[in-house]
Amino acid sequence: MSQPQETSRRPTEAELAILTVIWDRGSATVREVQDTMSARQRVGYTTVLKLLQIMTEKGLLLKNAEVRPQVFRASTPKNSTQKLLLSDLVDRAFQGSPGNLVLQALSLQASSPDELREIRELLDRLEADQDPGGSGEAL
Amino acid sequence: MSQPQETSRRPTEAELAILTVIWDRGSATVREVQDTMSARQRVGYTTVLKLLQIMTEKGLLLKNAEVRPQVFRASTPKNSTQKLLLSDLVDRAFQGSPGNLVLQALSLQASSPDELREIRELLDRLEADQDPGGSGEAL
DNA sequence: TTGATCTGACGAAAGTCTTCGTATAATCTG
DNA sequence: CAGATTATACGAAGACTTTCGTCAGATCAA
Repeated sequence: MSQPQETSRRPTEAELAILTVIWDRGSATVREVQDTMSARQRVGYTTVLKLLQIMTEKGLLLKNAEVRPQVFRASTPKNSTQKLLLSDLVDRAFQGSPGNLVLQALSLQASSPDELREIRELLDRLEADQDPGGSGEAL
Repeated sequence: MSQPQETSRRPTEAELAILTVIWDRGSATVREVQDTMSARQRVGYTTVLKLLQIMTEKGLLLKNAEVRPQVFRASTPKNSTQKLLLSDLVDRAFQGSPGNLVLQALSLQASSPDELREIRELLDRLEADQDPGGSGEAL
């Protein structure tokens, strides 16, 4: 009677590949997505089209059919989807502990100095928020 | 002629659920895995058995059939598999930038103070390695 | 306008993943 | 040992994902 999860459905492998293309361009036609993807993998036009249609049905994409050819864009900001994927992975493979995941990710390979600085700044903000004076409380 | 990827195959959803159980216990019988998983999801005994058999075939698990009932354990340390999953996700959804992923993960939800401190220490080490005052470095 | 080309919708095949029924073997209990 | 219980193997159904062929409609160019 209702979809498994109308909201917050994790995109599949192929769907994610398409999302990254669309995130890069902001929006894209079938042809544009297919051209971009063809640089990496062999993939047919109708395959891409079908995927775009399914993703639109699922609510992952929005379609503008006023223009020809029609253009697709993501219904959800990149950040949100990335966070969805991360919290999913945290739950499924990191015992629900994001810190655990972060530690592994940091030792994956060198991040750029800029990124490291950014991470450190975020860390400062988090600690300030979390321990604003010394007394402890929980959520 | 050869499997798609004899090594470094990302475990599927169900396989990962089983791995987390086995990681927790070190090793486990079919019954033990099934009991543990049943607390979360309804899952049949033969379903778990089949999964364990497939995972053993794939090389994800090792089976000791000397003892009865036979016991399974992971063929690969938890860390390695977690890193595999992470670098996979980095490639597929974070433009190959782990720093990007880390930033999102940190803002996911509060990590514990202990974890934050640990992350900061790792950060210190990484920056020291990466920019060791201007002169060259080696591994 | 009309033939060539591009676009869009759709169904279904092929592949993968998950689940479980059924049959057989091993182990336990009395 | 015999019956009951537990463990193992295996095949196959069902669900989901990915891919593409085919047809019809739209657009373009001469």
